[in-house]
Amino acid sequence: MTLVNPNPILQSLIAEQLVSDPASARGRLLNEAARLFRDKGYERTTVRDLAAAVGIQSGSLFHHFRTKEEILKAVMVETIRLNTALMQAAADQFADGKEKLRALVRTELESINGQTGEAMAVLVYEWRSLSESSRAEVLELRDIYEDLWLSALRQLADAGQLGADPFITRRMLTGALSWTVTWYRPERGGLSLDGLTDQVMAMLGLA
Amino acid sequence: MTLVNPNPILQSLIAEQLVSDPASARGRLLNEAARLFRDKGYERTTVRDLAAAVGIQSGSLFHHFRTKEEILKAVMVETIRLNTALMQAAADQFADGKEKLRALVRTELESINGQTGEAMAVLVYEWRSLSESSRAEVLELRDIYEDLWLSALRQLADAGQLGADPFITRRMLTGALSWTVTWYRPERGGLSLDGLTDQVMAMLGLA
DNA sequence: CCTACCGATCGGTAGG
DNA sequence: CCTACCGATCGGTAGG
Repeated sequence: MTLVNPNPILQSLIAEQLVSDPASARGRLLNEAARLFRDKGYERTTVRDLAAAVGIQSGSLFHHFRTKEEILKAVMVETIRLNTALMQAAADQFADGKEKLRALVRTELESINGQTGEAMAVLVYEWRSLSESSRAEVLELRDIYEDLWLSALRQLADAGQLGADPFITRRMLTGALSWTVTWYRPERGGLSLDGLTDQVMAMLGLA
Repeated sequence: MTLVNPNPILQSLIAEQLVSDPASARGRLLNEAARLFRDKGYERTTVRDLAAAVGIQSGSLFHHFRTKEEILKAVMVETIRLNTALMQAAADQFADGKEKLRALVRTELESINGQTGEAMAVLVYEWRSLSESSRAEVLELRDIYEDLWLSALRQLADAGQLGADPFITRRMLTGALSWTVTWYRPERGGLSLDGLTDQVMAMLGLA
């Protein structure tokens, strides 16, 4: 099951200049940065690592970005823009609260572990590496993203289908889903993304 | 509700030399290190930060530890030893699976957010900062800790009370509970530790 | 536990 | 986008 084809969504975001074209120099750098930040962490990733990943010299990075932290911010901003659009599209496919939540869980799991986005985990784990001034900007975008979750969870709560408070449930899910990046290895066989989504829903008593 | 008084447990671990006396130079350093690693992260914490926190010069640190990473390892080892003992004591108070799980959740939440231990979050979030050779040692201790969880979760699963797979459920809980360190602020009023525990149980359909 | 210091590496710059 | 390089800071050491 693929709920949403990310490509047309990505294309329209690129057209609106909300997300960098992955084929552009900036886009390639941000994608490599996302991968490195996710795998090694922001602090452990050096500007020389970043430059090497796209095949340029470290000094040349600063033609595109003024600071290393600006790269982190750009990764976060573009990641959340893309994922908000993907989540919106996923949720819009369903009216039923349970199905809506399932679509959100599945889409976030895909963003955290998959190729598309690839940096949802960065957004969660590298928050404290972001400067105070950058945080405000990312927080605004994040609120829109979180509202998608909260409205689905509130819908379920109003229908008496949710065991715990919607806000708390979302926070628990943020931790639980992002943590999958440390252990979920679909390529080793075992649980598929749909199977993992089923487990999350079953855990919430929404199987 | 306080399930377990940690003091006698801590005292006996100190007596067995499994955990450093918090009054000793080593113990004070490890406690400060745990706090700094939790708040700023291992990479962002410098040996000068660590030294300043206990009021010595940075060079003097290396009289107690050969490397900075050895400090991280010691924090992790002692934290997991203490918390395994606390979790064991908490679980042993109950025979019923649901009550056992509740005691585990509550104790882990206290370790992550409270004063006792204070470094459970370090164990979760700084894993990749640990050297390959240190990991093996910590992993062995971690397996014992995880077995406490798995036996309680299996007990519930066998009784048909658990929605999802015990292993998956534990992994979800690891992420969900450790993530509370980023948002749970009991001192600002609102949810108590017991209230938060209730929410976790309710989320799992075990209210 | 301190003083004094090290080599390496870091993020970032200047000029082309 | 490269070459050449910087000041600052890092983890860690030597000798007392």
